Amino acid sequence: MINKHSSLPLYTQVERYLTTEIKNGGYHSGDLIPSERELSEKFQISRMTVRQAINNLVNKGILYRERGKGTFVAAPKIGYQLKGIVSFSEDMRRRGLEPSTKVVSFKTISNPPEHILNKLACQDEKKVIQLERIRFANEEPVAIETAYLSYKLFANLSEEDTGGSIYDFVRKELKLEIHRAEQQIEAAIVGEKDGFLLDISPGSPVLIVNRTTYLSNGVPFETVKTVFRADRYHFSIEMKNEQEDDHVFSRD
Amino acid sequence: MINKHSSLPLYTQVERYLTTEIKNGGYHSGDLIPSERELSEKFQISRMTVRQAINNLVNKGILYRERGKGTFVAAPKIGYQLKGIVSFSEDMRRRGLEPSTKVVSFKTISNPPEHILNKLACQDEKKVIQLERIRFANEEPVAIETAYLSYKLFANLSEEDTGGSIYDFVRKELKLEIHRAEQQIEAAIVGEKDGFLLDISPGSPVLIVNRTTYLSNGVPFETVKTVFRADRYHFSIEMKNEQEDDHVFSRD
DNA sequence: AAGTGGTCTAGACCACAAC
DNA sequence: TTGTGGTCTAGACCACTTC
Repeated sequence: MINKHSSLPLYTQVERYLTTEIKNGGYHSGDLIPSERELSEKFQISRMTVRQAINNLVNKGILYRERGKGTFVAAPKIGYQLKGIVSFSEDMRRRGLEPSTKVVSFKTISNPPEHILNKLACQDEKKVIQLERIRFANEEPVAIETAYLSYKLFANLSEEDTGGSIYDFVRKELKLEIHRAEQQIEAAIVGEKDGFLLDISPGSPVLIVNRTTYLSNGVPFETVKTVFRADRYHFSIEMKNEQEDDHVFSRD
Repeated sequence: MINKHSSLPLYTQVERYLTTEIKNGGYHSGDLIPSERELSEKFQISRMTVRQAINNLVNKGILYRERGKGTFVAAPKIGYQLKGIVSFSEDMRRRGLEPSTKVVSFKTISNPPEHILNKLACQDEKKVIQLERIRFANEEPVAIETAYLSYKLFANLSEEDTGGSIYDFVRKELKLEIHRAEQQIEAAIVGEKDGFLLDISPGSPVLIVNRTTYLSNGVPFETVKTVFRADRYHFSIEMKNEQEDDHVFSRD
């Protein structure tokens, strides 16, 4: 079950062993799993390696520890969970819908509004790419999206690329890693133009998501405003309780 | 700068050393920080301990690594960031507003709707506590909140406790740890009753947040529906790119 | 070739929980 | 007292990047 000559790290193999046991019913919610020392002896690997595996599963919310007692299986998560940052297309597919896209406009803008430059941290260049798209699910319009992309990074983005996922372009063409996104979500009444494009009547509610997305070096590469039909879209997220820095002091 | 006899773990001290250096301008965005081996020698601690400190800062988005190159300072985060799960009161205070609360009703319900029991995972008991509150910021109504609490856990919750934060009760009275929350966010037009309580006109948009919150053992303790005035509230979150399990296979 | 982060070992002592 | 997770050590070899 653990292969020391695999290219897969040992701790990843231990993670898979544990998650498989949980899935297949070997361990249930609230169960105590074998101690770190037991597992390290069972697999003939060091305790630190077992800890690395367990740490990862604790961070994922699959296990939890109690000091002095042991490590336990957490209750399974319920419902649809949005893991990480996904593109519109992937989001729709996970909901069982078929996504499609219509590009409304695609152009380079030389003097965009200050707040766009601020969000993209490119005040030096004063040049961004603007991309407007209508997003469909099962042929029905669901959202109007206006994206501003850093010109530095996307100078080679072609019109053909705009029909698909910008995130795929970042990962596959630019070979960069997407790390985090800051989002602001608000509710509003649809404007006249958006209402027409979304095929909803005046006075209908919409969900507006403003997202700025960052690479792992902390550089923002896109800031996007998306207007969703409220009757066709809700936003699902999972939040973790990242605790603040603790206020402990030295006693020496 | 590092105290081996402190009660504070060494890796926490290294974390603080690095974040302080970054804050005070010792290192800037994109800068290469000293290598793990350099730091371990400088502080006369082992490399694994330095790694634990750096891992934590990488997870927080403060540093990032590049294999073969080194560890770098990430660009600072912009804007208001909601760290972790906060109560309404704390959320408002962070926005510079003074929160207050009016309890509309507080009662035990014996046969609540099935979906409430499912979310609280207490089908066995068929008994929950219902708490309806109006939430104010600077004396103005901002949200209508309907919370369902697990009876098992909150049997001792008194009417006086309901004016404040349920999360404080969980942490201080129950001495339990809040771990994660699943949330669904949607937009809608305000209903008649809520519109009256929120003092907004018919047809106004509202942001509806449905939240279920879990302890670290995976047990849900509350499920809450909150209706916010769209003109007074937007929801801010940060998402991280938790990557899926990689599809690597053994070559042996 | 030299330096970096990624993985791993075989121990150690500590604080805490349960008995 | 025994067993648990929490912290820490002093090494090791690997894959990768840069020169």
